[in-house]
Amino acid sequence: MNLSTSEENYIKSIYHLQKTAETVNTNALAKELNTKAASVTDMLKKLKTKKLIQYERYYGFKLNEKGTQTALSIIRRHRLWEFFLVAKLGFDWDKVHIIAEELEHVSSIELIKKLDSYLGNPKIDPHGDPIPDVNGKLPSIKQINLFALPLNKTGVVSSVSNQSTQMLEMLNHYGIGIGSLIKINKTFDFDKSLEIKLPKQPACIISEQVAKNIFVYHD
Amino acid sequence: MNLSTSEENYIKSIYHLQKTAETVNTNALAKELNTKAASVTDMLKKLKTKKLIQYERYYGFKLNEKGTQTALSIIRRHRLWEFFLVAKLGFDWDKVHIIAEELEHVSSIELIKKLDSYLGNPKIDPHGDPIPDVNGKLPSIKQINLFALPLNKTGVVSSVSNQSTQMLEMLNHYGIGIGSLIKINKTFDFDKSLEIKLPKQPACIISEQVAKNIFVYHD
DNA sequence: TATAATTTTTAGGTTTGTCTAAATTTTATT
DNA sequence: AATAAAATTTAGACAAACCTAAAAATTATA
Repeated sequence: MNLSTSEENYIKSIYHLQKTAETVNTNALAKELNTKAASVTDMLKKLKTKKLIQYERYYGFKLNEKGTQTALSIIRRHRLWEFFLVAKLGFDWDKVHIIAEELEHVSSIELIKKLDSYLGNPKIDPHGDPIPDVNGKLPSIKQINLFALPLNKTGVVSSVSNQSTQMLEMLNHYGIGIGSLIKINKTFDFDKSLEIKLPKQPACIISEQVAKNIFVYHD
Repeated sequence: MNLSTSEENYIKSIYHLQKTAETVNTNALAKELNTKAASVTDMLKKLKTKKLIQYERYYGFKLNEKGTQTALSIIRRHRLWEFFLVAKLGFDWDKVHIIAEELEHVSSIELIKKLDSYLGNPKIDPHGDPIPDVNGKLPSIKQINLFALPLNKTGVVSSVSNQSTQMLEMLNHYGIGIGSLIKINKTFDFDKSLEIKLPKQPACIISEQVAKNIFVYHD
């Protein structure tokens, strides 16, 4: 099925709105897409004829199976590109969303397949969101406190609860960012500090306080 | 200046047609873009009001300075993406054009800047075409026969004149492809064969016949 | 439950980029 | 130079995606 950029954006937005509401309404979608309710109605009719949504005049709508799979494949493309922009091109993770919004509409299947394996089949994007696999399945990944990561198990930094400048400056100093691979070498019972290790960097020690602000994914 | 995908495609096609003809005509452009002459005329009016072309009703048209710079920046994006697809994602060089046609319209300047430096500021794309720099200047690179490459000077494989399966199979065996770095260690006067060296590979010997089919860039 | 408020849809228009068919203009030919 | 051929442009339409304003349906409230 060949979809326009606009159709893809509608599908994606419906998917996101559905996460918090069983059925979506026209005004909410219009707001999400920075457009008007009338435009939404027009598009809903089109998406219905393309059998991507379930839609009853005046009674909300939702993605059907086909629509959901379509949404997941768009989200997959978006998140893989975000990962690429941060991991390979060195963008800050908070600057990549807009660019990925454009890249996600490039439709070659082969491209995404090769990009995925080039990036090492990542499971999590730079914002800490899971990347759907080729079959549209979301990986089930548990997010835990770095402090709770078992010794010598590798975790992927997913988020940082304290976003103060001081904290970010410190993380920057240690080379820790979203997506960083992190391992605990040793714990010190005396003050509960941790010796951690990141790839291509010397081991370093962080306090319990810092560790508790860092969240990681591990499987 | 923010241009639509369609406008960018027109600019790019005019640029390419101008390489072989001083002034371009409507039918040729229509053919190049797989569209109709009437559509071309419509777009020419628009490009004229945007001051990208010089255009006189019934008397052909051509890019002005602004239009030429615009074309070069689109071509720069296209060729950088082609380089990326081949060098990083492992696409065959003859499969990347269509995908790059889509990627080239993603407009972030920062993206192209970072992509360029990530790729190592390449000067030549996988088809052997020069990549315009940030200022729209085409690098001046001479393409010569591998047979004419001076001893111990490194050349970059730019094209292969004989595209037979047998030839490609042989090049593949030697690990020679578009973009390969190649150096001549020694020439044998007896049969004019050459001992060549590629990075990370043992030296090998190729015949005069093979060498004359390979073209390289060197500065 | 009747009426008010809200939500959604319809009706009719706009812009971009395309098209066909007809009308112009230029170029080629006799 | 007149006419035929070719190229180009105009005129008028169409589809996609958007808009405003008005109408219709649903939901909330007095």
